Amino acid sequence: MQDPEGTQRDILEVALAEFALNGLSGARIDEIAARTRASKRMIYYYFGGKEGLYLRALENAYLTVREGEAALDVEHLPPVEALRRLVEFTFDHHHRHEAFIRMVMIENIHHGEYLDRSPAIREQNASAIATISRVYQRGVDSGVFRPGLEPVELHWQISALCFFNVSNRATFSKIFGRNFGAPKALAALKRNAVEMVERYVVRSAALPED
Amino acid sequence: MQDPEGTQRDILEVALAEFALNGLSGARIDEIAARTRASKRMIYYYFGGKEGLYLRALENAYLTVREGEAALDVEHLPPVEALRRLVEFTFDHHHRHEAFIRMVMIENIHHGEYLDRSPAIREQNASAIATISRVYQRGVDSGVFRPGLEPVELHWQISALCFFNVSNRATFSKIFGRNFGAPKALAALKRNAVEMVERYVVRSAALPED
DNA sequence: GTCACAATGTACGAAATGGTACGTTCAAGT
DNA sequence: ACTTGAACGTACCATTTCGTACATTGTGAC
Repeated sequence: MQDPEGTQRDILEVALAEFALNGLSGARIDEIAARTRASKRMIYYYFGGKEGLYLRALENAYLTVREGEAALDVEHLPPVEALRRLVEFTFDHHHRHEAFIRMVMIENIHHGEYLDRSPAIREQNASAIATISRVYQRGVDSGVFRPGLEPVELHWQISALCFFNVSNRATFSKIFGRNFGAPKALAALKRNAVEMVERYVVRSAALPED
Repeated sequence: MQDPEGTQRDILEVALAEFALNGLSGARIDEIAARTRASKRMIYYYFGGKEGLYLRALENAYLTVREGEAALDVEHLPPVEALRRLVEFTFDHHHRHEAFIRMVMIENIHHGEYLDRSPAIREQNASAIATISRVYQRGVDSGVFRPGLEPVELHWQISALCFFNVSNRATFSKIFGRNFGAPKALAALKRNAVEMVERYVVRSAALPED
């Protein structure tokens, strides 16, 4: 029985895992083909070649993750709560999508040249900024957030704190002889990230005493 | 004229550049050999093979960067100033050593398995923590820093803010259509990082109004 | 039913690439 | 000067790995 869409999905899934694990040059087409229900022939049939497959896997990873992010709704929460929720969610979300994180790492190793070739990816990224912008604006309006901060830069900081966590866990853990992936350590890092962002954004006058 | 040490240094330098650019599997031994004053034969003579060379290049990158860090002296500064200086330095240092950052990224892609094989690297990393520990302790003692924070976790946060900056510049810039590597953007991100750490560590009562 | 075309399987080719065999030169010790 | 072992050059090999040629099967339109 033939099933074009199913075959493509199957290939893409396997490809994502393989590329995320080994990188573009480290991944093996034959290996991907072997793990697939389909054959190597099909990879070339549908995706043209290794780079085409990588690009599609990358696009797919971005799409999936962005979709997940869109599910978050913080509009109904008061600003401080909303911000906290946003950071917590980002932290957990990154943690849940390790393959995506690794794809982004790999893509950065390649200086983002494949991202360049994909208009699809660049389009749907304004929404992340839009969310944080609204939360921030509400906080400033209500007087709990200090004014003058750039939403994009805020997004950057949050991303940094959450991304690093997944991306550099291996080396960090080995160097300091401590497993930063353990549930307890993870919880601490999450708390820290939330607190850090909060203290950065909330007016010092509105901060809790310590 | 023969020059064993020189040859090895030469090879290592080229290898670092090549590995940092293309990753372990992406790097080409022939390419490295071609860029070297030596020949491919020498690579195998001195380093055993591709993995051996990668490991040595990684070790070397860590060594160089840690040496540079050791040059920083913040003991004579008051705590808040010292902390600021530490973050600023880390930020700049990471920025100056992009090849090192990329090696760490690559090593994380490999789950730190080569770092594992190198006792040399793990040894000299306690010093970074020692420095920040002393600064933090002084700050707590003098009453400007809030107590109860973990130096290792603090180091983690600082690293995250500074590392991400170099590691994810490419994708971030392309997605938001803005060059985060430009001097102005860089200065802003640095200021943000410093401020973020400061507000995280300094007691809220001692924070400037905003 | 059969025609046209999409979907798939198999086997193979060609180049890239890590690694080595073999031979040569240089420098230091005696 | 001669010996010995380290330092180095050249050419080559074996394998891996991306990619393709060729053949075949399924399927919807008429």
